Amino acid sequence: MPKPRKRLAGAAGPAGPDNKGPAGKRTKTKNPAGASATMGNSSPEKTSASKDSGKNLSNYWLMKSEPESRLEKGVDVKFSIEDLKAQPKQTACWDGVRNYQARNFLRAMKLEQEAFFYHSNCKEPGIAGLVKVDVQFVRMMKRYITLAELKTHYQAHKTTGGPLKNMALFTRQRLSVQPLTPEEFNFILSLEEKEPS
DNA sequence: GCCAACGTTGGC
DNA sequence: GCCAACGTTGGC
Repeated sequence: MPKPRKRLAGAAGPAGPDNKGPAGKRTKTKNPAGASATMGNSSPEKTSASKDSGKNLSNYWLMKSEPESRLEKGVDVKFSIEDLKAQPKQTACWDGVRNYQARNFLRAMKLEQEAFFYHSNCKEPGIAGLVKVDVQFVRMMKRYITLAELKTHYQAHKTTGGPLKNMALFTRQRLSVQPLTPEEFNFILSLEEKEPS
């Protein structure tokens, strides 16, 4: 549960030193071994282009946020896609992500890239809409794509070799900001047109 | 609300 | 640098 901090007043800048917020306890970070080590791994290392010309890690992402109220150190972490829509410019800074890997992914995101906005830790978890990366609202999904439905496909794909066979939502359970392959992204978009299965 | 999974911390 | 204790995430 990364939480977006709604401070927007003109502050376009990507989250400055703002971590005292809700998520805040991060005083000691030592680390890194894992952090940088993991970065490159999920992508087939484009040998040449590792600069940001664009084809770094991934062009598609999934970001989790909690749509239901929950207090964490006295602060409500609720931030649904409706809350995002209600922001000025329908845009919010995304900070409060503590996990190293998730933070690295966040840094790797480029402005115009698209991400699914996923509702977690709630009655009916699932993908609610599309955003692009600052994070700005793009549109609602044509229908809510539930975790249960995604899981059904994931399980089938594990045996058939379908597009969701390695989806991070299931294989990297607690990662709140995660990359999607184009195949995963497109497959999930295609579900919008179908009956919920 | 429960609790499994898993990341993080810190003693040794 | 191992690993047990602890804290967090997030489905159910």
